[in-house]
Amino acid sequence: MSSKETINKVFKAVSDPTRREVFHVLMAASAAMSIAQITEHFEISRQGVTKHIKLLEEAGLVKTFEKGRERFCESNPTPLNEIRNWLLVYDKFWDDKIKSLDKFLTQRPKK
Amino acid sequence: MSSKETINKVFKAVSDPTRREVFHVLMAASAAMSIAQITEHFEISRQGVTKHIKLLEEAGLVKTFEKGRERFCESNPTPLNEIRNWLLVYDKFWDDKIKSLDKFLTQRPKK
DNA sequence: TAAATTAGCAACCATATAGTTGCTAAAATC
DNA sequence: GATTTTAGCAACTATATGGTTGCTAATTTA
Repeated sequence: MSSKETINKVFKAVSDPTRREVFHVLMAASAAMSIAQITEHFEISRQGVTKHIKLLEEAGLVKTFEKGRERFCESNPTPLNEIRNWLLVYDKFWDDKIKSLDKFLTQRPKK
Repeated sequence: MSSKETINKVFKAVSDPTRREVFHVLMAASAAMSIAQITEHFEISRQGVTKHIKLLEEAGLVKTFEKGRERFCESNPTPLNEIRNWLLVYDKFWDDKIKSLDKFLTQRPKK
């Protein structure tokens, strides 16, 4: 599940400002929203929104279901953990550097 | 400093897998690396690497300095905080949903 | 001083991206 | 049953992206 492809898709999904805003609108919404409802929040066309939804969906950040002629979209923040984990690696690097500095300082002969 | 432009650049810098790897190599390095040294780690041309460095630099994730005919690159993880802060917003959303669920459950008349 | 190394600049290429418009199909409403 | 609404599909456009090659300039090294 958490493959190299997945993380690429999540980063890609989130790299576009409009797409981040679409995601935000869905996160802030109290219920699932149709494509038309989402489009109301933006200046771009419905087709434009649909394309963004598709990319977000591929990253797993949005789930959709059909109901009659409408398609409803819900946000799913779980894949953001891919990004969190990616960041963690660099926290670790940071810690290691602090530690090795600390080691260096404490093991230095006193005076 | 922490403008809308900045966060766009950081997300963009980090959205490409090769660029994430360049950043990673620099983070893992114990000293600053020249363009040629970085290129050794990749299958792409020096010019390709230079382009990636430029984007990383614009995002502030890489700092460079010249020394003779060489240019040295160092990673700077600080702008990653832009991403951390962006993620925090959705932790908050998450918390709020848990809280309102909790509120709903505890305020429900007992039996 | 001549040769080799390091890197910048510019032009180019193929593909991806963000967006559009036009048309069609299926539900919902009148 | 006719009309409106909602959305998908396809084609198109402009620009950005990731990559290349060729050439030039500057610094090192021999």
